[in-house]
Amino acid sequence: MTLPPTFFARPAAEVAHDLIGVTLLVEGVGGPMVEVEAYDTADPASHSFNGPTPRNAAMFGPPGHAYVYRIYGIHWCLNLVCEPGSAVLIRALEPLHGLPEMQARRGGMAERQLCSGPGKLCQALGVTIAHNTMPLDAPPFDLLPAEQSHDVATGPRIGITKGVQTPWRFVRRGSPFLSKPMREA
DNA sequence: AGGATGATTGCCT
DNA sequence: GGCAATCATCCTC
Repeated sequence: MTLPPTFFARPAAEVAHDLIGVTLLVEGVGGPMVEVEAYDTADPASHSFNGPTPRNAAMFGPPGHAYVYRIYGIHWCLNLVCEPGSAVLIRALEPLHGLPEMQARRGGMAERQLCSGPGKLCQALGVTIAHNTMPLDAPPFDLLPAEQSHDVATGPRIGITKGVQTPWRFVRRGSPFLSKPMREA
């Protein structure tokens, strides 16, 4: 049981909201997502804003595939591609499956800090550029629908300098596994 | 509790 | 040549 490509063939902000609580697994390692952000072509903060390049080509490929890029020369970031030119950045999840493996990859870091950030999450799940453009409905990926509905809070995205006003950060309200607490109005 | 800093790759001006 | 959807560490209050 895994989410079909049709789930992703929608605007990124819509998909992002619905991804909270969905379990993301890579080789069986991962857990329910608690923090994501949406990006699209009309958004100056998005890699796709200036059209396709070799790096962001996956964002213009079919929905339901992975877009992985290197950030600050060091970390990997994992996105799930939605409508052409749009994607959802996975920023944090609750580490539930394959805990020992995640801790080994993260240097024995405490549980709350295993996947509380896009770079940390990729390290814990073993995601690299090798996963770029791979389909999400086939191994090593697996996406399991949320079992309950969750209380979703929205707010401004993190780490960007343009498009700051667009409130496209979605989090599970009150989760202790976020990269940063949500600033509620 | 909060601010500064280095690591280091790919893309754009 | 400069900056970016970051993180861990090392400061100073």
